[in-house]
Amino acid sequence: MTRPVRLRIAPSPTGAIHLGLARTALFNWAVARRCGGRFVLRIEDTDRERSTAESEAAILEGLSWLGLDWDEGPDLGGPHGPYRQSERIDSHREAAGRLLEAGSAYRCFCTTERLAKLRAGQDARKQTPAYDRRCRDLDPAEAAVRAEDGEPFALRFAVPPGETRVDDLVRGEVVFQNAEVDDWIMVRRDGNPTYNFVVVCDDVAMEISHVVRGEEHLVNTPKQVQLYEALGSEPPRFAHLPLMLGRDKKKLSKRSGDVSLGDYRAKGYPRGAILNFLALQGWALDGETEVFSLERFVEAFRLEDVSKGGAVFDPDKFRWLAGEYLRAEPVGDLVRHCAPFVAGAGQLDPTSQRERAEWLAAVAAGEQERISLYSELPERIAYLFAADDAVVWEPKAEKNARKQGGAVLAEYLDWLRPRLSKGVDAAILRDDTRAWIEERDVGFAALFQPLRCALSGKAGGPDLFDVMEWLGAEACLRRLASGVERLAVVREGER
RNA sequence: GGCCCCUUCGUCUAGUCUGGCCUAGGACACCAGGUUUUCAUCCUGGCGACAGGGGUUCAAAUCCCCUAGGGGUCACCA
Repeated sequence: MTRPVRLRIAPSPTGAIHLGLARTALFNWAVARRCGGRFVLRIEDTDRERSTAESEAAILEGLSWLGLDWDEGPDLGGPHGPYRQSERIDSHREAAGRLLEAGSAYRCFCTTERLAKLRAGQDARKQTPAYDRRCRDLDPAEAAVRAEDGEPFALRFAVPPGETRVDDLVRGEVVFQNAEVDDWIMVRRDGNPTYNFVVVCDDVAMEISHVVRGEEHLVNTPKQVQLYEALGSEPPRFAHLPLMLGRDKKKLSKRSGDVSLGDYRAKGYPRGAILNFLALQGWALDGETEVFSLERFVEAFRLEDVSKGGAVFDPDKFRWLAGEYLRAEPVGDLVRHCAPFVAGAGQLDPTSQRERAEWLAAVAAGEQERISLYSELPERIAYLFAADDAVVWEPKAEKNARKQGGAVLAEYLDWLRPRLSKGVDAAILRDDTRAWIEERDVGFAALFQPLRCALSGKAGGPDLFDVMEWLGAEACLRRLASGVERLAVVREGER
């Protein structure tokens, strides 16, 4: 029996978007899009203490930014609303009542103290902690009376005997002995339902056909499958994704470094690179192609092809991929993406960026192959904005320059001065300088290393004549003059 | 500890279902060359893995069993 393909992402609004959540969202979204199904966003805010509206807003914003658009959600509405779990409490109560009626659930009057004691005893005997089912055999009528009288109770699921099979799209069939499953709590004594209960209620109500989530949920699955059966609903297809791991091979967490989507956005990782990298965590296109578009991913993605083993997060590869995307961008896009960082560094405010758009585009294009993240541009081009006497000479650049000495640079400056009276034309200057070097037979390095150091303080960078054009004649001459001076002075340590 | 999952280069992975084309492929990182005015990009090459042990078979990374290791999970959190 086939039913409409419907997938969902169900984040709890208790913090920033974790990379794991982003990948889960991506995989769910991809299946929905590939199959022409629907992608649903549901906010799992049953933990009233930790859930915040800001976090919810941030999650919607983050997913939109990634381009993982949903068809139904708290902001859009839809035929299966509401899409905020806290607003579905009535339907949860109704389901709980039905289960109680049917005998699939029972009232548990055990006090927290008794449970704690029970647990302590089990711990002492090195047994697996589990509820001893004391209230399971209470007469329902009697239990109803006690409840009526105001005695507090929680609602537990009565786990049936036998075994539960989970047919997982990634892992194949996994069998659990029901005897190993605890009579878990569905509704707390304060009346609030728990995760394992509501997630199933809502997935049933929203007609979710595929549940794709992290492997940490695999052990919850038998409970949920049993609940589907008690509710008289067909369970969805499950797919448990391999965990994303930190260097320590443990579940990726804040301890492992930057794990939130926002961290990487803030560092200027291109959107496409983030999606591409996430797709590579547990999946490969053809084993050869590493860089591919979202469209290509959707076209090729199949849950059956997801690998089973955990994936250790590799920041180096992520950064490399970011560079691939950044370098492939048209300059216009590059400038647009770098703009906030350029403004943030106090180099050019938005107005100036508009006024000097052409100049900025040339500069950005000049550095494109040297940066991997948008945030790296400002540092690379800081020398263009620095006061002439505030250009910092990097150690390596100065070392190179000093090795060549300042004599050639001094001669070049004299030759150059009259030629810059009408400004800098990179193309002409480049040819003329080459001729000058050949004529004098001094070698490229003898001029270029001191020259680059004097102009930018850097050991590497874009074409020097482009740099001169960006800097302008005045600044060039001033920097060369002070460079000659500085190179003439032998430093203490070098004597 | 119980239960469950997993195990191919340091890392991400292809190959495993449907044994032979695998003297195990690609990528990141690393190393060495080349191109370049420099740095970077780019190009070429190198390093480097089937966790171990038993079977089955003419043939096993691929099938079966055992062992070891890693991870997840054991809440009136989600």
